[in-house]
Amino acid sequence: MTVTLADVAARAQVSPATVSRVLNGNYPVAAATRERVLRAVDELDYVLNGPASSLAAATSDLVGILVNDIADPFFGIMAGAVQSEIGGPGGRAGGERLAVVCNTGGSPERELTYLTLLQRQRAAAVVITGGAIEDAEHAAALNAKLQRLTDAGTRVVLCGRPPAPETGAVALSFDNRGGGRTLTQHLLLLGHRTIGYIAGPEERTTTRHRLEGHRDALAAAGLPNGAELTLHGPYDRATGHAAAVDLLRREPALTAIVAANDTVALGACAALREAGRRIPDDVSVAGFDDLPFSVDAVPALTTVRLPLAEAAARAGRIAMGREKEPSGGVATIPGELVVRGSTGRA
Amino acid sequence: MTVTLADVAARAQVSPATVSRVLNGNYPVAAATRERVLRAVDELDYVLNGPASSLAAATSDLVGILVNDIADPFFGIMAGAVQSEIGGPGGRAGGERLAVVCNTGGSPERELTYLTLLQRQRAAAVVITGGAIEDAEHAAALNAKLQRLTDAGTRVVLCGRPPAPETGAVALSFDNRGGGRTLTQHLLLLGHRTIGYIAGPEERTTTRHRLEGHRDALAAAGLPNGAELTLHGPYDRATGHAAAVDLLRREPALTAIVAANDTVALGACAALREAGRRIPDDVSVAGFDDLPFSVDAVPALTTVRLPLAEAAARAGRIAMGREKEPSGGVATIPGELVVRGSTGRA
DNA sequence: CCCCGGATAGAAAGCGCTTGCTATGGTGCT
DNA sequence: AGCACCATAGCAAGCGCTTTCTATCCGGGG
Repeated sequence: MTVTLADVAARAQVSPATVSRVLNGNYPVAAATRERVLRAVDELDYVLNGPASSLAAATSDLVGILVNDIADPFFGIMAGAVQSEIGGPGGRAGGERLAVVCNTGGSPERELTYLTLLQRQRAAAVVITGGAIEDAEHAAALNAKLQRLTDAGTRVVLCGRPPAPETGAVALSFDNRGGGRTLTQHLLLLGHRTIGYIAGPEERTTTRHRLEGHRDALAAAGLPNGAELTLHGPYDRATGHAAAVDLLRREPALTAIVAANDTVALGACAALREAGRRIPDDVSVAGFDDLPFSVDAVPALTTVRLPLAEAAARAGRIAMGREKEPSGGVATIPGELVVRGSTGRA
Repeated sequence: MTVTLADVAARAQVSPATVSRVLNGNYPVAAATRERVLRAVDELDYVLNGPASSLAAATSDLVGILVNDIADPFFGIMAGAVQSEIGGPGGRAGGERLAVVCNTGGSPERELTYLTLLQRQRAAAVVITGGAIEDAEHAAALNAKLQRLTDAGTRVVLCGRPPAPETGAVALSFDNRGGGRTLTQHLLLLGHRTIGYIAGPEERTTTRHRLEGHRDALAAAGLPNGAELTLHGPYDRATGHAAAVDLLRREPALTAIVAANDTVALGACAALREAGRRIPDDVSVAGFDDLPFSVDAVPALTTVRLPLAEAAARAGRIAMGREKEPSGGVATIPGELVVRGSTGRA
């Protein structure tokens, strides 16, 4: 029915072994023979059987990319960058690899399940993006899984997530804490003293680090940590909108709002506008990440730029073994304060 | 080294066949035996070898999703919706499937290469999103490939792309032409007569259909087709910005701009603002797609909403055989005009 | 009391490919 | 000429799993 290696071999009058070697190109084959084989492949429209090949060779060309939400540009950008580096079609690298983008929805269970699925497929490498969940039990299970993956020869790179010590996984972390601190310092410098903070989902490292940075800055200025002006929620526009409304109710005198990320900040801006507050004249707003649409917001959003594409590309190269891993297997990538129109003097 | 089925069998004191049956659950196994097997699986931390399994069973649980640009929310939303339906971890369906999101970058070659890769993996199904390229040669090659995939039992669903007749692929198309017509009609109704049009990349069905809709509306109103006020470019903000600048130079008196999609529209808005034109007082702007950020733009964007998530979810269900395909294998999904603040009277 | 059939479990034959080892010619040296 | 050696090509043994066919054990009906 379907064409197999043996069919090609028969047609080219060589042994299956030779066909395999032509296709894999890792063994000397006379030019004339190669020619003949390739012609046969073409004539028969032969397509290699991936599973059979992976089974025999005990490796596969699948690379997993775990993201929290593929519909969120934050992850989309990273996924795209990883993929462009792993040498899929059109990538700059050699062999053709298939990127498997897995949407965990931020759920720890799915994260684990996907890793098992990738382990099952004997994935060549795995890149995990996004912050980790701060739950000891899950962390232990995850680390055990990472350990098993690296033991089995799968390269694991964490991108935008804290290191997982002793697991053999390389980590490229964003300096969320430093970014958060810088951002709030900027606001303090503008004279703001009553600052609302819309944090991300609880129990996530990213959320905690950004919030800690915020409080570091507050503390350094001798201000209270503003816990009563801190709200939590998912990284979406609705959260920003609802939280801003709430914040305004709790503290009508606030002059600035820091959001967990740009999407949330935009939601907050909408709520402020609806409440009749001008930005930044009445209330300053700041985001985080510098997603592509942030520069086009009105007013343009002050934020902390994270080099998502660069970091993810680097993660991809490390996963492919095309770039040496950072010393200690861990690197911290700084964010950069980008001041635009959404923040002004208090 | 690694644990195999045979190891589990030995430990559970049964044959490998029995273990396989317990794991696949498609053959009666006594409860006590199953128990014993599952315990052994657990104790040994056994993970099925995917390639071996796929080889023996001649099927795999991979599902391919082809997108033009994973960093673009338009595709991210569709990819996420498909994935949630194919029954990956957390999905509502049964067996665990791995979604493979492939980034073609809009390149025909990569599209073909990815399809070959998926064919190689014996993918269970493939969902292809985004418009097609209008090149006879490529179309022929693509159709041949689709044909081969469906012949091999891979279900193929096109989502947001015109049908590929005779290939066995199901198509869920967006009514881009109708949407484009409605949008321009709206502008005409507001009294606009000089309308700039920033179209998508040339040679793509989506671009052509939206543009045709625009011209349909113009023609119906007895107006010239405005070819000299039509510019082409990729679906990104830079295109919108540059094109708007250009349009303003060519025709300072224009009162409206229709953009190929919302991202482009936002870029155009930025350019207009920089040029000192107020929206919509001086110039009205309209987009297409109704991406999540469009409602938060200032002013909020008038656009044509495409039910991306719904359509993609349906495509996913059809790909999984959980929903019957539309009659004739083709369905057209309408867009919906959403009037917001960015358009007003001329 | 024996035979038949349902319910389980096992044996074994692949699935299509890779790769270590072996076989076979030529080549270049001595 | 004779021999050692490369360069190629083929053989054949798996890789770990699925699945068909067969074997076994039981209980019940004749």
